Amino acid sequence: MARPRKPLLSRDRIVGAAGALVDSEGLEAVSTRRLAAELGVSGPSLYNHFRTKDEILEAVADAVSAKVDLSMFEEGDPRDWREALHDWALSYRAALTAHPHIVPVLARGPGRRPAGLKVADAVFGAMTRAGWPPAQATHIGALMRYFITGSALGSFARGFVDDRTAYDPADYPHLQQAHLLADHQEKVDEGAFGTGLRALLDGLGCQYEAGGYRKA
Amino acid sequence: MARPRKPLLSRDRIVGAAGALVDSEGLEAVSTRRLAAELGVSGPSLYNHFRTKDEILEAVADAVSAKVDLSMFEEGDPRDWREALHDWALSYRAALTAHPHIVPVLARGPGRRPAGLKVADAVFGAMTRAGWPPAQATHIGALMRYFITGSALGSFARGFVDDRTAYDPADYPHLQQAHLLADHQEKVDEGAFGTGLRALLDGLGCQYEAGGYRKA
DNA sequence: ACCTGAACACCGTTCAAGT
DNA sequence: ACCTGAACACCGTTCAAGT
Repeated sequence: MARPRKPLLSRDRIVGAAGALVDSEGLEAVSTRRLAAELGVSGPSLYNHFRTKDEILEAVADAVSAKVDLSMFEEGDPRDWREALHDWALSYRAALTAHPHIVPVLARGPGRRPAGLKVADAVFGAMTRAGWPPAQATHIGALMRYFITGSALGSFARGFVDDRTAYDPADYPHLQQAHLLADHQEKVDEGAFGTGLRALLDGLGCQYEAGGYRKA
Repeated sequence: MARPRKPLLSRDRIVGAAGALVDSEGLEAVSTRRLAAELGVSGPSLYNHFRTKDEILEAVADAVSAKVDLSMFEEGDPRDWREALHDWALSYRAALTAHPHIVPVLARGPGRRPAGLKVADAVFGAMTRAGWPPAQATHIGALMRYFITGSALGSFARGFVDDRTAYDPADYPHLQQAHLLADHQEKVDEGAFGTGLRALLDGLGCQYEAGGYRKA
């Protein structure tokens, strides 16, 4: 075939196919050969559009970050910082749980991914505008990311095996219901996320008032 | 060589070498061939002691979990649940940051790893004894894990590239100091962890009191 | 510029063969 | 029981060759 008159591939087509493959079969299913086959092309062709396989996965991750709602952090938005953080966290978590297999890539940090940086920028900007000192605003961006990516990465409930015999009462006296966790996984993880988010925001509220911070 | 009179390998030796390799060169450096070479043995030999490479990594992860201090959750310990949770979180985080490369494996959940299950058991037992209803105790175990593994996995500061030109002021007006984050990485991550942990515990304290819970 | 097949240096795992 | 080498079916990436 050699070079076609119209390019067979584009960065967007590659990212789209890679994302679909990640979603349907997981990160380990993505090999350059497999992905190329999915696109009707031979393996090395991908290297005309991306320098490495990792760059492709970074682009898939960034596409997920781009879906996070940031409107609550805009200058004119009426929500106060607590409410904005709350709504953003829900949107962020929803984006991640819709594409759980790419979360390990996202959890590495924003790196050079534009949408990842946009998120960090929006949070930091909104927190400083709300009166938080820069160091505290940085901490808030970090700790919210810890909590959100941590919750999306290690679904707590899915982390327990669905097998009664794994939990010997002599060894784990308090885990005798653990094998049931996998069943109502979603409810447990959502409940824990909600409880944690509320605690986090309540606690930050205390620190905000104790510090005497207020809107500039 | 064939079968030696004294076994060349043992599960412990394999786990030790794998852990050392993970710590020094990262997860991707661990291949069965490379690990076997490190042990002076041929690749397939490992399969006499572990069923898969993943089982070896699970064992490495469990060795790290085993280092987490759980004494604060023992029945006789004088610490109240808030203080116990606090001290445990610090010990957990210290164990993870000492072996950052294995965290992605740990973050998948306890699975069948004995030390991982011991941790979950201890937290759940202590929270129910403190008066939390079972569902809430489960949530607390989950959300603490989200926060702790999230913080160890995606070092926030290391997540930003150390390159001024990556942060165009037009795109990211609030990230003009971001390239400095990598420098005082440890301080930022520790600060954010401390801020988040305090907020989490303060917030949980509010919920505890609002719920009217108390020690059985 | 953009695709191809061949090639390089790897993988995890299985298995028959050795003692 | 516990090690070996050979083999299978894969990897990511490079590169010369084609148009």
